[in-house]
Amino acid sequence: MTCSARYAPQLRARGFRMTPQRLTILHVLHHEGTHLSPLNVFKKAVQELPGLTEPTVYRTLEFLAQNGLVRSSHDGSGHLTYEIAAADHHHIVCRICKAEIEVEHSLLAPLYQTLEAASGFTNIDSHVTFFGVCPNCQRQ
Amino acid sequence: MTCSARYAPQLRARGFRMTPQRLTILHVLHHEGTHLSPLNVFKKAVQELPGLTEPTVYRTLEFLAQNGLVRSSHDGSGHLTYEIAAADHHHIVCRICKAEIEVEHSLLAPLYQTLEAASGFTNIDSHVTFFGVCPNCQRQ
DNA sequence: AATGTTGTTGCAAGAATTTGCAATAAGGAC
DNA sequence: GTCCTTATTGCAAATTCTTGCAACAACATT
Ligand SMILES: [Mn+2]
Ligand SMILES: [Mn+2]
Ligand SMILES: [Zn+2]
Ligand SMILES: [Zn+2]
Repeated sequence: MTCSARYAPQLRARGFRMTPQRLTILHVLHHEGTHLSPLNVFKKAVQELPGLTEPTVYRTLEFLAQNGLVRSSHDGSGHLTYEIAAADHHHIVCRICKAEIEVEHSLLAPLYQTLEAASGFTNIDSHVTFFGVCPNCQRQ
Repeated sequence: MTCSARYAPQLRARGFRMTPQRLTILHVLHHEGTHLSPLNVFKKAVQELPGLTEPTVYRTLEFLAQNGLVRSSHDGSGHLTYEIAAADHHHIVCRICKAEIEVEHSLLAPLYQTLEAASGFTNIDSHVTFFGVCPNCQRQ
C-alpha cells in the first residue's frame, strides 16, 4: 500500500488536504522507522521534494502530530523528535551514553488507570521518555 | 538559610564553583517556586545581576539540572522549562487548555520498579509530563 | 473541464538557542 | 594577602525554530 493511499484518507476525513509536502514528510518518516529531528526530516525530505522549506517542515510535523499520524518525543537534550505513529510505546534513555530502548505500552497501562482515577484527567495518552542508567554504563 | 549557604557546598563538593551568575539563577528559581522558561529566568535574573547574558543562563540551567540542583520538564509545546529541585513530582497537562497539575511521585513508584525490572536500566528518575484532558475541558 | 473556496505553502524577518574562543575570576595553595 | 590553576563567563557569530502575510493550489462543486 502506498503512503498516499494510506494517509490521504485520514486527512480528508478530518477536512484537511493531502499535499506533496505532507506526503513527502510522511514518506520520509514511514521509511525511516525511527525518531528524526525536524532538521533531519527537512534534509531528507528536501531531496525528494526540492523547494520544500524549513517552516513548512516544522509546521507539518506539528500538524501531523496533532492529528495522530506522527508522534513526537523528547531526546535527552530537550528537543522534539518525530516518528511515524505505529504501535504505542515509550522509551528509556541512558543519562550517560544516551542509549535508547523501547518499552511496551502495556507496562504503563496500570499507571494510566491510576493517574486518571487520581487526577480526574481522561484520555491520558503520552509518548513518554524516561531517563536512567543502562546496563552497560552501570559497569563503570 | 541563604541561597548561597544552601547551594554552594553542593557545587563545591563536586568540584565546581559558586558564581554570582549561578547564585542569582538559583535565587530566582528558589523564590519563584514554579517552572520558568530559560528566557524568563534570564529576564528576572538580569535584573538582579546586570551584565548577565543569555548563553550563560542556558548553560547554567543545563548545568544545574545535570547536577541535581534544578529540574527540567517539558511544557506542552516541546520546550524545556526549569524549577528548583524539591519534592519529587510529575505533571499532567491538559492537551486542550494547557492546565497543569502535579502528581506525587508515589503514584509512579510501582511503575519505576516494573521498568527497572523489565529493562535492566537503574536509577530511573525522571520528572515526567503526561498529557490528557482536564475535567473542565471534558465538559465541552 | 472550468470555477471558487479556503486550507497550505514559501518568503522574509524575527526570536530563541547553541557554539567557539579569548578574557575573566573562583578558590586552593602558599 | 598574593599567586596559580582552570572552571566559567561574555562576546560575536552561527544555527535552529517561529511568525505574519501574500501567493498558491487541493479538491469540492458545477
Ligand atoms: Mn518512539
Ligand atoms: Mn515540576
Ligand atoms: Zn548507557
Ligand atoms: Zn483543559
